[in-house]
Amino acid sequence: MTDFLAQRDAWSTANCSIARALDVVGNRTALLLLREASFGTRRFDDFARRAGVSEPVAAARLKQLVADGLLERRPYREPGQRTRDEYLLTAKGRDLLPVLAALRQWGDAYAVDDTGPSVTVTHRDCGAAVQVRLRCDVGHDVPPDEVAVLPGPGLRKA
Amino acid sequence: MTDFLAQRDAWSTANCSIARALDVVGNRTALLLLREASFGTRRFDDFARRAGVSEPVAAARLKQLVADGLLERRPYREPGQRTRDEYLLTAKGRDLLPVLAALRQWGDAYAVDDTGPSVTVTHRDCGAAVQVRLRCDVGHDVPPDEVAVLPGPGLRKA
DNA sequence: TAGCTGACTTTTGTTTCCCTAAGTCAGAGG
DNA sequence: CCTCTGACTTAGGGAAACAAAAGTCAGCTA
Repeated sequence: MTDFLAQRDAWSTANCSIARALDVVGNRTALLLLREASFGTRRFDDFARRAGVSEPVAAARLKQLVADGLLERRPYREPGQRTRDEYLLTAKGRDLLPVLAALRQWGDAYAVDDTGPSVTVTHRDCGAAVQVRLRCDVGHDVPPDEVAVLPGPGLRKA
Repeated sequence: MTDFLAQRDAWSTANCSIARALDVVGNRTALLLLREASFGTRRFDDFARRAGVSEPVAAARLKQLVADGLLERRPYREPGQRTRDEYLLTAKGRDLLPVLAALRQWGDAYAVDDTGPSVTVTHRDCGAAVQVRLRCDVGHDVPPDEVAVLPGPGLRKA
């Protein structure tokens, strides 16, 4: 284990968490729908219009997000309306929000136009801006170049 | 501004940082190549083989990542070899690592098989596990349900 | 009971992504 | 000068993702 990364070819990525996560949210629409879910959207046509995708795609992706356990489909009823289904984030779906936050942070820094970002994200309790950070369990802030990659229990040999 | 999110239909996502970020890394291959870059891969055929993509796709995506400024192409020379080009992460590319870290964290929790994750990520200086966290500028840890979304300077009306 | 509306589905066609297989090409090594 | 190797490119094709337009359908509302 002298230099794990130098032996990159000795281990495979068959069980890679990143690749597995991308199997679920590796397409644009899934993440845009989750963005809208995090904004509080719950109804079908709102998802489609606000995420900017066509209805067939919205229907297919929402169905898959429910199947993957990121959204839960639940009947609800507004006063004077008939019963409908709404889509709500599950815990599993909420745990993807750091991915959205990281994408937003990068987009804020590198990909918005001159006017700046269209939304800002703050801490509800104190109003301060929210950032995505890497932190170790001891409590240190970890800059990207201080991360070490080590073999995990599920490592497969090439 | 009573309830910004309740008026979701009043603002558009034309300038959305998430959507813009997805224009750059919204495909599976780009993120897998960045994963390999973060593992230290620098040569063309290593990228293709380790990311598990075909050579034509690796060539096209690497070219685009260079054009987008996430990777830098630089000549280098190994002893006894001829001059070649290597691909190195730029600062702009390194700033995407939190996205990969967030995906890995989610995959570790929800998408690996029984044996556990294939790699673990630790703080080089202290050895403790690294986590992705949301934190406000005041210093609070921010759970996903305590984030507030507010209008930003670049907001466009619908 | 007739119509309306929200939530989809169906159809058709385009674009993007990715593959395999087979080139090309430049520059050391022999 | 010839060959080998690493780094691509070209050609051909399949699958997935997406869009627009036009249904379908269930259950209030009138």
